[in-house]
Amino acid sequence: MDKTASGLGHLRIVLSDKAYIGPGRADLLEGIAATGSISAAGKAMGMSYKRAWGLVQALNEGFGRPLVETARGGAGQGGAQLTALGRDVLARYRAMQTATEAAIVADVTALRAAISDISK
Amino acid sequence: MDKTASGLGHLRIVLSDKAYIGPGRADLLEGIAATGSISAAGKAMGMSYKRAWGLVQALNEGFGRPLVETARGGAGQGGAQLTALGRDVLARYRAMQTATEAAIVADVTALRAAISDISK
DNA sequence: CATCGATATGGCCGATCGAACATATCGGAG
DNA sequence: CTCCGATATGTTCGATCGGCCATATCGATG
Repeated sequence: MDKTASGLGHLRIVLSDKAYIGPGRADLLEGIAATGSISAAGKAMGMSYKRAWGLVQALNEGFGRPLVETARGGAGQGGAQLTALGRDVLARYRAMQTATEAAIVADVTALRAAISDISK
Repeated sequence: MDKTASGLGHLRIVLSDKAYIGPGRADLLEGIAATGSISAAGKAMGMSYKRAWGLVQALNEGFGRPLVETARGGAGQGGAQLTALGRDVLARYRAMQTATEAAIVADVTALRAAISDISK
């Protein structure tokens, strides 16, 4: 139920000086894809709409091309959805996250064992 | 010349609620091992001694056992060095970093290509 | 043209963070 | 018993961050 902190590491992928994606941003993108709304996705993650909106801005501006498309008013009273690029970034991030955890699980387990003696 | 930001992602390994290690802490540990001093290592990384010292504290307290041993006064006028655990944590972190980069390089390259069209 | 829900922004505030400055302390050497 | 270099801490200041509250705007629909 807690995708980002499944126990191992936090992975932040840096594409350029300004473009990067980490656990929080990935979860937000996923939430937007699932709910079709920035505010709903933010609320589901326990963050204010303003913060969620700010993250979306940072994502769109950082990547130079929108990962999230927004709409105001209209039939559905506005909303937000991922662009093709947004879906691609999210999917690749999840894939990298999975690959990373597989690559580090042995060392993490060993380190946890090494420090567990004392906290027994 | 820039180990942490070789281009790919930032990896933070979470061992427990309080114990974790990321690129900055790893570099600091490496610097301490190389210089034998918290202040020298911090200065080399462009951070104040107080910040470096605070990171060492967080590391030692977070892991429940010291990763860095310090000494004041004496012949060498004090200094600091890694404990066996500290060396182990650093070595494993570097190994995980290498494994992670190998695991994500293909996706990172693909993503960079996907967003480079616009920033041309 | 009034309505409604979500986007879009601004302002205020308390918390946190790191830089900078200031000491205090240790402990072997001279 | 002074000196020196590095550890050990406290204080203050400015910047940033996120939360909270308020407000403005959009635009199809009824």
